[in-house]
Amino acid sequence: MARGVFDLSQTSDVVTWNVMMSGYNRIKKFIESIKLFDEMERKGLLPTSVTLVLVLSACSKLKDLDYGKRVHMYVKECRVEPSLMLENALIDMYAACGKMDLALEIFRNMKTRDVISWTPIVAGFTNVGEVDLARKYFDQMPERDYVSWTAMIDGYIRVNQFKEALALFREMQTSNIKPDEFTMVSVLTACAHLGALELGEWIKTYIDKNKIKNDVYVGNALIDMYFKCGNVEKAQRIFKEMPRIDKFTWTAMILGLAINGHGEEALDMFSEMLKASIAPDEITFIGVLCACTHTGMIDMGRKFFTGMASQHGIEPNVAHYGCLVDLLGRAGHLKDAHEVIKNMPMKPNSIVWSALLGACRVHKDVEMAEMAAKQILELEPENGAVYVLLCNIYAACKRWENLRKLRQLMVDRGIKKTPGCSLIEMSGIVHEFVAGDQSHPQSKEIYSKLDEMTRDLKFAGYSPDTSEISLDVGEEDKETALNRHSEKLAIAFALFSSGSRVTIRIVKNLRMCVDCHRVAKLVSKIYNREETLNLESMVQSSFYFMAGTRNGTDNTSMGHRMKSYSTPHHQNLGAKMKLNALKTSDIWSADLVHSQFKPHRIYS
DNA sequence: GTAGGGTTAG
Repeated sequence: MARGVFDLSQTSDVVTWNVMMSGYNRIKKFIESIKLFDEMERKGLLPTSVTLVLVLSACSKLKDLDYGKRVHMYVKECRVEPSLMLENALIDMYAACGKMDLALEIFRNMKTRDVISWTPIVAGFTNVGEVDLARKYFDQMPERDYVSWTAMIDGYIRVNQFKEALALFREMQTSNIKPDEFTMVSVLTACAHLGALELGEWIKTYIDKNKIKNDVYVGNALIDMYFKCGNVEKAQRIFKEMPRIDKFTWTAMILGLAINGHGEEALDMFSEMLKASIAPDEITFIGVLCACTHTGMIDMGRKFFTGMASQHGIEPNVAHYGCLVDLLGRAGHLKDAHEVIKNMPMKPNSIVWSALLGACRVHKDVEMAEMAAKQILELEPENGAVYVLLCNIYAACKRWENLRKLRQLMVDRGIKKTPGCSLIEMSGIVHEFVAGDQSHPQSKEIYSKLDEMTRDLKFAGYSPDTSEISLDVGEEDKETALNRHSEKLAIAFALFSSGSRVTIRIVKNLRMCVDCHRVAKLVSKIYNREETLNLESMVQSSFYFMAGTRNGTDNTSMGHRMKSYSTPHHQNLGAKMKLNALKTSDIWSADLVHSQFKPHRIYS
């Protein structure tokens, strides 16, 4: 390369400079490209349209708006013929820098547009969080290729609309557009968040069968997907088989092991990462702290926290403080956790306070809970979850008067609670339940299975833990309310509709209640004893959200498997959700490329 | 010699 630069200084052949710049872009040395452009200007060399496209591409990647504008000025002043390619490059540059108004100005004034003019507009809007606008342009596109589809799918993922992302992937399949490795990464990410293991496995097969480039990004996404779906073994297998790994791979491994309750293995991974001379980043430390929290290693966690800055030169950010609060709080060190918040160098955000509030709930500290809740509501007055959590704590501590007042306050302020819902993938169809749900066509069977389950549980010594039911009513009514929780409906549904050796995997949007957690544990236990033959394997790996409890840590570590993600409000489910009924086996049936989906209803 | 999309937490 040095030789190339030397030669360049001798030549005034612009094409040679272009080749050089293109080479820098390809190896992602965008700053070098810009330097070359500077040098050309100094030498008075006249850049061609290609030169400008290349330097704009570099500006776009670097999000260097100022330099991009300078190049744009140059285009205007020197009256370079605005080719389609050059205009596309300008759109891309402005869109990448978040200047959608400027991007659109060029877009609207174009005489002809191709698919590359549209895609940066779509991607640009998703980058600034305007996913609906992005979709508007996406729908208007006269033609779409795999890049445009992937950009839109990825847009949904950025705003946590994973089900919409999968629905769009399904549409892409039916539109005969072949996905590539970029698409696969996006879809796997959505699977990870939804706990959709079946679809994730299908994607893995698809990649293998269609010879899609299995690069390090794909490997990392697979690892993440398997871990988030609770399948530790398969995640580890992918890790072992990857020919090339990077710091994201290590981070995914550390975090994945941590959230599945393998805290010590996670820390072993961290040591190996350091041994391999891969520098950890701030996210890696999230995983490390998470591992300590899940395994109850308080002192270890503190040590890593202080070591971040002193040994690795990474200043803890607000998220790390959140982890530290979580670590101390879960272990019952509420005062220490509070001290951490009081002394942290930046303003605590609602997540930090929520960690403390969650700990107050576990350890039933009403006063501190009230204080934490107040702090959160100052930051986020619309945070309905806080009210609910505080209600739970009042109920658990039998503070009925406080509870009554708080409920009134919720009504007065028009607080809407996010409905808790449980999601379960069964034969490739995603079923969704809310508390007391009777809309499922097999509702009758579900409730009778639920009764049967409760009988079995009681026989095994279970008594419902009604402490978190925030109704000031008789115990019997509380039990009924408990019994209708969405996760129990999902469990009952899973028990009668899946084969005996099938793992039950449930994803929730909110933190699970204490009682449901106990029921989940007991169900696997008693069905294990009574039906060893049929249910053994299910019990071994079932209720993946309980993986953390298998290692001896108890319910303090749960809630972590309950991945929070945004669920569309139930009122809007209808049309959107219908697309979400991905029937994996149907996709599978054809040659794994373009097959038709049967329409399925989603029950909300 | 030429443009667009990708991974990690709470």
